[in-house]
Amino acid sequence: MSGISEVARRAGVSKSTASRALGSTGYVSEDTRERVARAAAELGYVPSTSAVSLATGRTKNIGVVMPYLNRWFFAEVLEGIQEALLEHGLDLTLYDASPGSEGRARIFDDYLARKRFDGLIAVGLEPDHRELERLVAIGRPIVSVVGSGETTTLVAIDEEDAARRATEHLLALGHERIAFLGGRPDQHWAQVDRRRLGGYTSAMEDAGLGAGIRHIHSDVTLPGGYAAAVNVLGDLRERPTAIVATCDEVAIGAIIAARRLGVQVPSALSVIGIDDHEYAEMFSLTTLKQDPRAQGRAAVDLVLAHLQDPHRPHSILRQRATMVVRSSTAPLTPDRSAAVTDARA
Amino acid sequence: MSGISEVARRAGVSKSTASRALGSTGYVSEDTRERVARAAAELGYVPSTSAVSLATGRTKNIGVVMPYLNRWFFAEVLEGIQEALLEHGLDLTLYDASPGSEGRARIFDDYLARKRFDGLIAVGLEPDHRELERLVAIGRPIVSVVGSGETTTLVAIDEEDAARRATEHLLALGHERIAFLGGRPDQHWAQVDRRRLGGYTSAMEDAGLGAGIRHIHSDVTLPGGYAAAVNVLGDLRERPTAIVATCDEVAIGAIIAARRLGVQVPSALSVIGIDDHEYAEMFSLTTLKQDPRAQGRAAVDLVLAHLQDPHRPHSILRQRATMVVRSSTAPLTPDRSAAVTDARA
DNA sequence: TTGAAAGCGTTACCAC
DNA sequence: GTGGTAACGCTTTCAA
Repeated sequence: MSGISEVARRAGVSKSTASRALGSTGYVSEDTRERVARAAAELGYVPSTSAVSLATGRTKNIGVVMPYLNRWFFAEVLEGIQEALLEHGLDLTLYDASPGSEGRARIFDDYLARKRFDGLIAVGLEPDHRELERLVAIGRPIVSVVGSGETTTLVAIDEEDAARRATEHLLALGHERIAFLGGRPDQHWAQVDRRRLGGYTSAMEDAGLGAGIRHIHSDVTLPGGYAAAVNVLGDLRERPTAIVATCDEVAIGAIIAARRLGVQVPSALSVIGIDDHEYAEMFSLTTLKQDPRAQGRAAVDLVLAHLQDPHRPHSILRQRATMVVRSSTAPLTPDRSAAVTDARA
Repeated sequence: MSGISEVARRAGVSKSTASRALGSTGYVSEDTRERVARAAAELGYVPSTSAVSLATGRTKNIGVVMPYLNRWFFAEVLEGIQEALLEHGLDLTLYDASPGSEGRARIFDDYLARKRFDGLIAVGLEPDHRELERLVAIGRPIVSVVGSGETTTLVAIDEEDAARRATEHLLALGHERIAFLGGRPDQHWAQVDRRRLGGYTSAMEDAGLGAGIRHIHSDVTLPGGYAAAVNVLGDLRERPTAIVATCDEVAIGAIIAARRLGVQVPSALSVIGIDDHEYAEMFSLTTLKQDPRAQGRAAVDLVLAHLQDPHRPHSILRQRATMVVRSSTAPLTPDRSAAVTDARA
């Protein structure tokens, strides 16, 4: 006696007519449509989502799985997704699958299997083999943001390219002792950081500096970059003249470390990052900018496209990072390189 | 022919028995329970959430509304909530209601009204009158994290008390020229920051320093704190000897600004924050620690309690921040205060 | 253009 | 203990 039937009664029509009038499908005379709409408004009618889902098979909800919430990139992507979903009238169910956490297994085994969503967006998930299987088994459209796009539709930047260009920027400024900062070859070493390291590596090799390749391990966080940089910058002999950081958080950590140690940026040390983090400007950080918010929005468009056309083939939307030159990078001055050389002698 | 009836058939029982066997309620012989369970497992049966919701009126889902995702406090609370919900087998639907955004109105008017959740957690929402009305109209348990607890159950720290103690810490160290940094008296000035300012103010007044009260406006972000501090610290005459920041992000911004300007922390400037942000340690920041993750978990417990006992009265769970002394605060040295005095003369 | 009725997949009441 | 059946609130044929 509640819900749509009440609306129907008030409008003097049948349930089915009311449903048609309220929905966008089916013929209804303009007159009845209006009457039903008015009745619905007067009653403050809100359809029961579970009833709708049950009847239509659509949940009007998109699931989002991500391993972190408290990192800039992820939060930005999430906001982009949220914004876009809001415009489409869709809800967002969030699954926080920290790598290696106990909850992560439950998410893949139980939560996602419930299919409480029409489609799924996986942000920087980097699922292992088993997890990927589960994901696919759900049988709903999946779009990944960041990662490899063999199995799902993907939106990301070209990580290799970004790191390569960052490195080339420093090379062009005359630097040779360039180190890559961030990531650590262990089980949690993210593919993103591996790819970026790869971009750096090949740029170095192409410049004939293969012997000077140096990967400084660090957690991929601001304090992680700080700690690693403090360590490295303290030793004058080993100090690079420039650093390519795997992301802006790490880069900023390095800048803060340099300042603390009295190492001038950029005159004694150039630092470049990838992201264009919200703090980048404040630290005058030169960086390769990506737009995670836009990536989130794009991901939404893609799931919706897959929803509309189930046979749509997987696609890869790879954006190119754009260079933003601020003043954390500068040409290598002869005397400085000399100074370093002297110190080594 | 799919779903539970298939399980039932395979187990050789009726739908209703299968349902009972799978659920926790109702009598079923141990034998049948096992058979049904096995059948379900073999079939990989996963109940349809919409059907369950429709039949039971429970969504097994909790809604979370917050104005920001990309700030430390909010992300932490969200992770805490997520963790706790995961343990209870509940899903989380996220609503990002940025203050003043266009989407925010839609969230209150359309999205929340759908009642896609059994209960709601509002984090730092600070709803206006109209919004609060909507919230209450939903007719579902609501728990607020941060804010005032007149209308809903609340979990928060005592903001006034935290700021007061922060201020008293500086007073005890001999400081008198103490400024409060953060927040701005405009429409977006959060109540939290207002309360903290209040705590600072009363501490100052109680110390007989009412005339020295000074609120430096700033965005409540790290760059905001930085920008405001650069401004203030540049002027030696006006420079305070100590700063109470409305939160750690702002405090850290101030510390970075001080370093840039060559103002030694803590010898020339003491800074204290509120939060115990993940960067606090790296900046040796003295602060009043709160545990947003635990607040998130507590909020979940409270919604669940309300769900179980609809007549449970509103409650206020106000935790006390605990002081973490690091080395961003130090006693005011006589010569420094003299120096400042000289400069003013 | 409208209405009756059959689902959608569960749960829950009520007999047996 | 177990099985039929109504009910949850909506959409969607199919006739009229």
